[in-house]
Amino acid sequence: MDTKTSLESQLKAAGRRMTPQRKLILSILDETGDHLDAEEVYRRAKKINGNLNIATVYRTLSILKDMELIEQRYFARDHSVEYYESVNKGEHYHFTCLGCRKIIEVETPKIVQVQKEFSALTGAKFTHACVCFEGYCANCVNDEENLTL
Amino acid sequence: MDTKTSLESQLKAAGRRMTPQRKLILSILDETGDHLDAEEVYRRAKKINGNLNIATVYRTLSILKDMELIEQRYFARDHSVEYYESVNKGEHYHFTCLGCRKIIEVETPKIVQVQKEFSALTGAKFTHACVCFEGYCANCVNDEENLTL
DNA sequence: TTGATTATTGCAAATGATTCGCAACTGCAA
DNA sequence: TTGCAGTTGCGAATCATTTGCAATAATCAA
Repeated sequence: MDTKTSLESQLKAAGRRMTPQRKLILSILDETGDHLDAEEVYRRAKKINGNLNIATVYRTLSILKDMELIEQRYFARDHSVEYYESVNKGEHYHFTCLGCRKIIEVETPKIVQVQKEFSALTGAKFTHACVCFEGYCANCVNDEENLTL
Repeated sequence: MDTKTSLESQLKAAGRRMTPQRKLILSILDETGDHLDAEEVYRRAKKINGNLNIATVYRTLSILKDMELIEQRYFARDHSVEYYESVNKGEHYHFTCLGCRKIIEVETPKIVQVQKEFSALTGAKFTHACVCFEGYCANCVNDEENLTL
Protein backbone atom coordinates (compact mmCIF):
# COMPACT_ATOMS: atom_id res chain seq x y z
CA MET A 1 0.00 0.00 0.00
CA ASP A 2 1.75 3.13 -1.16
CA THR A 3 1.50 6.51 0.46
CA LYS A 4 -1.16 7.76 -1.87
CA THR A 5 -3.42 4.78 -1.31
CA SER A 6 -2.86 4.94 2.41
CA LEU A 7 -3.69 8.59 2.47
CA GLU A 8 -6.76 8.01 0.39
CA SER A 9 -8.01 5.37 2.76
CA GLN A 10 -7.28 7.60 5.72
CA LEU A 11 -9.38 10.27 4.11
CA LYS A 12 -12.10 7.80 3.43
CA ALA A 13 -12.03 6.60 7.01
CA ALA A 14 -12.66 10.17 8.02
CA GLY A 15 -15.63 10.32 5.67
CA ARG A 16 -13.83 12.44 3.14
CA ARG A 17 -13.12 12.16 -0.56
CA MET A 18 -9.99 12.23 -2.64
CA THR A 19 -10.26 14.99 -5.18
CA PRO A 20 -7.77 16.26 -7.77
CA GLN A 21 -7.41 19.45 -5.74
CA ARG A 22 -6.47 17.52 -2.64
CA LYS A 23 -4.10 15.27 -4.55
CA LEU A 24 -2.36 18.34 -5.89
CA ILE A 25 -2.06 20.08 -2.54
CA LEU A 26 -0.86 16.91 -0.88
CA SER A 27 1.77 16.27 -3.51
CA ILE A 28 3.14 19.76 -3.03
CA LEU A 29 3.34 19.32 0.72
CA ASP A 30 4.85 15.92 0.25
CA GLU A 31 7.55 16.81 -2.20
CA THR A 32 8.79 20.05 -0.77
CA GLY A 33 11.60 20.27 1.71
CA ASP A 34 10.70 23.90 2.34
CA HIS A 35 8.43 25.32 4.97
CA LEU A 36 5.34 26.55 3.19
CA ASP A 37 2.55 28.81 4.28
CA ALA A 38 -0.99 28.55 2.91
CA GLU A 39 -0.33 31.31 0.43
CA GLU A 40 2.75 29.59 -0.93
CA VAL A 41 1.01 26.22 -1.20
CA TYR A 42 -1.68 28.04 -3.16
CA ARG A 43 0.82 29.78 -5.40
CA ARG A 44 2.54 26.53 -6.31
CA ALA A 45 -0.66 24.57 -6.77
CA LYS A 46 -2.21 27.30 -8.86
CA LYS A 47 0.59 26.95 -11.39
CA ILE A 48 -0.59 23.44 -12.08
CA ASN A 49 -4.31 23.93 -11.69
CA GLY A 50 -5.09 27.53 -12.54
CA ASN A 51 -8.64 27.07 -11.42
CA LEU A 52 -7.82 26.24 -7.85
CA ASN A 53 -9.21 28.54 -5.22
CA ILE A 54 -7.35 29.56 -2.10
CA ALA A 55 -10.34 28.66 0.07
CA THR A 56 -9.82 25.08 -1.06
CA VAL A 57 -6.23 25.26 0.08
CA TYR A 58 -7.26 26.50 3.50
CA ARG A 59 -9.94 23.85 3.75
CA THR A 60 -7.54 21.09 2.76
CA LEU A 61 -4.87 22.26 5.18
CA SER A 62 -7.45 22.38 7.92
CA ILE A 63 -8.56 18.81 7.20
CA LEU A 64 -4.98 17.57 7.22
CA LYS A 65 -4.43 19.31 10.52
CA ASP A 66 -7.51 17.64 11.98
CA MET A 67 -6.26 14.30 10.74
CA GLU A 68 -2.90 15.13 12.30
CA LEU A 69 -1.02 14.60 9.08
CA ILE A 70 0.49 18.05 9.14
CA GLU A 71 1.25 20.54 11.84
CA GLN A 72 0.80 24.22 11.82
CA ARG A 73 3.86 25.97 13.11
CA TYR A 74 4.70 29.55 13.81
CA PHE A 75 8.27 30.48 13.14
CA ALA A 76 8.40 34.14 13.95
CA ARG A 77 7.91 35.68 17.33
CA ASP A 78 5.19 37.97 16.09
CA HIS A 79 3.61 34.97 14.44
CA SER A 80 3.34 36.80 11.20
CA VAL A 81 4.72 33.74 9.52
CA GLU A 82 2.87 30.51 9.70
CA TYR A 83 3.91 27.32 8.01
CA TYR A 84 2.72 23.82 7.62
CA GLU A 85 4.89 20.77 7.75
CA SER A 86 4.50 17.06 7.76
CA VAL A 87 4.18 15.56 11.23
CA ASN A 88 6.48 12.67 10.49
CA LYS A 89 9.58 14.82 10.73
CA GLY A 90 10.23 14.01 14.35
CA GLU A 91 10.49 16.30 17.34
CA HIS A 92 12.19 19.54 16.43
CA TYR A 93 11.87 23.27 16.80
CA HIS A 94 12.66 26.25 14.63
CA PHE A 95 15.13 29.07 14.79
CA THR A 96 14.44 31.94 12.42
CA CYS A 97 17.34 34.17 11.44
CA LEU A 98 16.24 37.78 11.45
CA GLY A 99 19.07 38.60 9.07
CA CYS A 100 18.69 36.17 6.22
CA ARG A 101 15.28 34.73 7.14
CA LYS A 102 16.73 31.25 7.04
CA ILE A 103 14.99 28.70 9.21
CA ILE A 104 17.24 26.34 11.12
CA GLU A 105 15.81 23.30 12.81
CA VAL A 106 16.74 22.85 16.44
CA GLU A 107 16.81 19.38 17.89
CA THR A 108 16.76 18.98 21.62
CA PRO A 109 15.16 16.68 24.17
CA LYS A 110 14.91 19.49 26.70
CA ILE A 111 11.49 20.75 25.72
CA VAL A 112 10.03 17.32 26.29
CA GLN A 113 11.89 17.18 29.58
CA VAL A 114 10.27 20.41 30.67
CA GLN A 115 6.90 18.91 29.91
CA LYS A 116 7.67 15.74 31.82
CA GLU A 117 8.90 17.64 34.85
CA PHE A 118 5.89 19.90 34.86
CA SER A 119 3.57 16.92 34.52
CA ALA A 120 5.25 15.13 37.38
CA LEU A 121 5.06 18.25 39.51
CA THR A 122 1.49 19.32 38.86
CA GLY A 123 -0.31 16.33 37.39
CA ALA A 124 -1.04 18.20 34.19
CA LYS A 125 -0.98 16.51 30.80
CA PHE A 126 0.41 18.16 27.71
CA THR A 127 -1.23 17.97 24.34
CA HIS A 128 1.01 20.42 22.54
CA ALA A 129 4.03 22.61 22.81
CA CYS A 130 4.66 25.55 20.57
CA VAL A 131 8.25 26.70 20.53
CA CYS A 132 9.97 29.10 18.21
CA PHE A 133 13.21 30.94 18.44
CA GLU A 134 14.46 34.10 16.82
CA GLY A 135 17.87 35.61 16.46
CA TYR A 136 20.79 35.85 14.08
CA CYS A 137 22.58 32.91 12.56
CA ALA A 138 26.37 32.64 12.58
CA ASN A 139 26.60 34.21 9.14
CA CYS A 140 24.48 37.20 10.03
CA VAL A 141 25.59 37.72 13.57
CA ASN A 142 28.60 39.79 12.61
CA ASP A 143 26.51 42.22 10.62
CA GLU A 144 24.30 42.84 13.62
CA GLU A 145 26.27 44.00 16.57
CA ASN A 146 23.29 45.52 18.33
CA LEU A 147 22.00 42.32 19.87
CA THR A 148 20.43 41.15 23.05
CA LEU A 149 21.30 37.60 23.97
CA MET B 1 11.59 58.41 41.88
CA ASP B 2 8.39 56.39 41.86
CA THR B 3 7.28 54.08 39.08
CA LYS B 4 5.05 56.62 37.45
CA THR B 5 7.71 59.30 37.32
CA SER B 6 10.25 56.80 36.08
CA LEU B 7 7.93 55.64 33.38
CA GLU B 8 7.15 59.19 32.41
CA SER B 9 10.81 59.98 32.04
CA GLN B 10 11.37 56.83 30.07
CA LEU B 11 8.64 57.91 27.73
CA LYS B 12 10.14 61.33 27.51
CA ALA B 13 13.54 59.90 26.75
CA ALA B 14 11.95 58.11 23.85
CA GLY B 15 10.51 61.39 22.64
CA ARG B 16 6.99 60.53 23.76
CA ARG B 17 4.43 62.17 25.95
CA MET B 18 2.49 61.11 28.99
CA THR B 19 -1.18 61.45 28.22
CA PRO B 20 -4.22 60.57 30.34
CA GLN B 21 -4.95 57.69 27.96
CA ARG B 22 -1.50 56.25 28.43
CA LYS B 23 -1.64 56.73 32.19
CA LEU B 24 -4.90 54.82 32.24
CA ILE B 25 -3.67 51.95 30.09
CA LEU B 26 -0.47 51.70 32.05
CA SER B 27 -2.26 51.64 35.37
CA ILE B 28 -4.43 48.78 34.16
CA LEU B 29 -1.44 46.78 33.01
CA ASP B 30 0.36 47.60 36.21
CA GLU B 31 -2.34 46.67 38.63
CA THR B 32 -3.65 43.48 37.10
CA GLY B 33 -2.33 40.09 37.92
CA ASP B 34 -4.23 38.65 34.98
CA HIS B 35 -3.03 38.12 31.47
CA LEU B 36 -4.78 40.66 29.30
CA ASP B 37 -5.19 40.94 25.58
CA ALA B 38 -5.59 44.26 23.79
CA GLU B 39 -9.35 43.87 23.71
CA GLU B 40 -9.53 43.30 27.46
CA VAL B 41 -7.24 46.22 28.23
CA TYR B 42 -9.57 48.31 26.10
CA ARG B 43 -12.68 47.01 27.83
CA ARG B 44 -11.33 47.83 31.26
CA ALA B 45 -9.96 51.20 30.28
CA LYS B 46 -13.14 52.17 28.51
CA LYS B 47 -15.08 51.76 31.74
CA ILE B 48 -13.06 54.60 33.17
CA ASN B 49 -12.67 56.73 30.08
CA GLY B 50 -15.64 56.06 27.84
CA ASN B 51 -14.08 58.12 25.12
CA LEU B 52 -11.04 55.97 24.70
CA ASN B 53 -10.51 54.41 21.30
CA ILE B 54 -9.16 50.94 20.74
CA ALA B 55 -6.63 52.23 18.24
CA THR B 56 -5.08 54.17 21.08
CA VAL B 57 -4.81 50.97 23.09
CA TYR B 58 -3.04 49.23 20.25
CA ARG B 59 -0.76 52.18 19.74
CA THR B 60 0.12 52.35 23.41
CA LEU B 61 0.78 48.63 23.64
CA SER B 62 2.98 48.86 20.60
CA ILE B 63 5.00 51.67 22.13
CA LEU B 64 5.44 49.78 25.37
CA LYS B 65 6.58 46.77 23.40
CA ASP B 66 9.13 48.86 21.56
CA MET B 67 10.35 50.23 24.86
CA GLU B 68 10.53 46.66 26.12
CA LEU B 69 8.35 47.39 29.10
CA ILE B 70 5.87 44.71 28.20
CA GLU B 71 6.04 41.54 26.21
CA GLN B 72 3.56 40.17 23.79
CA ARG B 73 2.95 36.51 24.44
CA TYR B 74 0.90 33.91 22.73
CA PHE B 75 -0.67 31.38 25.03
CA ALA B 76 -2.61 29.13 22.71
CA ARG B 77 -1.16 26.85 20.11
CA ASP B 78 -3.25 28.34 17.37
CA HIS B 79 -2.22 31.76 18.65
CA SER B 80 -5.76 32.90 18.73
CA VAL B 81 -5.06 34.32 22.14
CA GLU B 82 -2.49 36.98 22.58
CA TYR B 83 -1.65 38.67 25.81
CA TYR B 84 0.59 41.34 27.13
CA GLU B 85 2.51 41.19 30.33
CA SER B 86 5.09 43.17 32.16
CA VAL B 87 8.66 42.20 31.34
CA ASN B 88 9.82 42.38 34.91
CA LYS B 89 8.17 39.10 35.82
CA GLY B 90 11.27 37.03 35.17
CA GLU B 91 11.82 34.16 32.79
CA HIS B 92 8.75 31.97 32.61
CA TYR B 93 6.49 30.25 30.14
CA HIS B 94 2.79 29.49 29.96
CA PHE B 95 0.71 26.40 30.09
CA THR B 96 -2.91 26.86 29.00
CA CYS B 97 -5.45 24.36 30.25
CA LEU B 98 -7.82 23.41 27.45
CA GLY B 99 -10.38 22.40 30.02
CA CYS B 100 -10.73 25.40 32.29
CA ARG B 101 -8.69 27.91 30.26
CA LYS B 102 -6.54 28.61 33.28
CA ILE B 103 -3.03 29.77 32.53
CA ILE B 104 -0.32 28.28 34.67
CA GLU B 105 3.15 29.73 34.63
CA VAL B 106 5.98 27.29 34.03
CA GLU B 107 9.39 28.08 35.39
CA THR B 108 12.37 26.23 34.02
CA PRO B 109 15.94 27.01 33.07
CA LYS B 110 15.86 24.45 30.27
CA ILE B 111 14.67 26.76 27.52
CA VAL B 112 17.58 29.06 28.14
CA GLN B 113 19.85 26.03 28.17
CA VAL B 114 18.60 25.01 24.76
CA GLN B 115 19.44 28.46 23.48
CA LYS B 116 22.91 28.36 25.00
CA GLU B 117 23.63 24.95 23.56
CA PHE B 118 22.43 25.92 20.14
CA SER B 119 24.49 29.10 20.28
CA ALA B 120 27.58 27.20 21.27
CA LEU B 121 27.01 24.69 18.52
CA THR B 122 26.20 26.99 15.63
CA GLY B 123 27.40 30.43 16.60
CA ALA B 124 23.90 31.84 16.39
CA LYS B 125 22.63 34.49 18.78
CA PHE B 126 19.12 34.47 20.16
CA THR B 127 17.01 37.55 20.50
CA HIS B 128 13.78 35.87 21.49
CA ALA B 129 12.13 32.63 22.33
CA CYS B 130 8.43 32.05 22.09
CA VAL B 131 7.21 29.07 24.06
CA CYS B 132 3.71 28.04 24.92
CA PHE B 133 2.25 24.82 26.16
CA GLU B 134 -1.23 23.38 25.97
CA GLY B 135 -2.91 20.52 27.74
CA TYR B 136 -5.11 19.73 30.70
CA CYS B 137 -4.36 20.73 34.27
CA ALA B 138 -4.62 18.23 37.11
CA ASN B 139 -8.19 19.25 37.84
CA CYS B 140 -9.35 18.81 34.27
CA VAL B 141 -7.27 15.83 33.29
CA ASN B 142 -9.74 13.33 34.68
CA ASP B 143 -12.57 14.75 32.64
CA GLU B 144 -10.59 14.32 29.47
CA GLU B 145 -9.50 10.78 28.98
CA ASN B 146 -8.90 11.14 25.25
CA LEU B 147 -5.47 12.64 25.52
CA THR B 148 -2.18 12.49 23.73
CA LEU B 149 0.76 12.95 26.01
C1' DT C 1 -23.32 1.51 -15.66
C1' DT C 2 -26.40 4.51 -13.64
C1' DG C 3 -28.39 7.47 -10.23
C1' DA C 4 -28.69 9.20 -5.85
C1' DT C 5 -26.44 10.97 -2.06
C1' DT C 6 -23.51 13.95 0.03
C1' DA C 7 -18.88 15.90 0.16
C1' DT C 8 -16.42 19.36 -2.21
C1' DT C 9 -15.52 23.23 -5.05
C1' DG C 10 -15.22 28.16 -6.68
C1' DC C 11 -16.82 32.40 -5.90
C1' DA C 12 -17.89 36.36 -3.50
C1' DA C 13 -18.95 38.26 0.62
C1' DA C 14 -18.09 38.24 5.65
C1' DT C 15 -15.12 38.25 9.49
C1' DG C 16 -12.17 39.96 13.03
C1' DA C 17 -8.09 41.65 14.77
C1' DT C 18 -5.01 45.14 13.84
C1' DT C 19 -3.36 49.24 11.36
C1' DC C 20 -3.59 53.60 8.91
C1' DG C 21 -4.69 58.42 7.24
C1' DC C 22 -6.18 62.47 8.68
C1' DA C 23 -7.91 66.50 10.92
C1' DA C 24 -8.53 68.14 15.49
C1' DC C 25 -6.39 68.30 19.86
C1' DT C 26 -2.96 68.70 23.56
C1' DG C 27 1.49 68.01 26.21
C1' DC C 28 5.26 70.35 27.15
C1' DA C 29 9.39 73.15 26.43
C1' DA C 30 10.76 77.72 25.66
C1' DT D 1 1.36 81.91 26.48
C1' DT D 2 2.60 80.16 22.32
C1' DG D 3 3.98 76.92 18.86
C1' DC D 4 5.46 72.61 17.41
C1' DA D 5 5.37 67.93 17.43
C1' DG D 6 3.38 63.99 19.26
C1' DT D 7 -1.24 62.05 20.14
C1' DT D 8 -6.05 61.15 19.79
C1' DG D 9 -10.58 59.54 17.90
C1' DC D 10 -12.73 58.31 14.02
C1' DG D 11 -13.70 55.73 10.12
C1' DA D 12 -11.83 53.38 6.50
C1' DA D 13 -8.38 50.06 4.97
C1' DT D 14 -5.83 45.74 5.55
C1' DC D 15 -4.98 41.09 5.34
C1' DA D 16 -5.28 36.39 6.31
C1' DT D 17 -8.70 33.31 7.02
C1' DT D 18 -13.53 31.66 7.00
C1' DT D 19 -18.22 31.11 5.49
C1' DG D 20 -22.71 30.71 2.71
C1' DC D 21 -24.31 29.04 -1.25
C1' DA D 22 -25.36 27.08 -5.60
C1' DA D 23 -23.08 24.21 -8.88
C1' DT D 24 -20.22 20.23 -9.38
C1' DA D 25 -18.24 15.75 -8.73
C1' DA D 26 -16.74 11.52 -5.92
C1' DT D 27 -18.45 7.43 -4.21
C1' DC D 28 -21.47 3.66 -3.41
C1' DA D 29 -25.49 0.77 -3.88
C1' DA D 30 -28.32 -1.27 -7.11
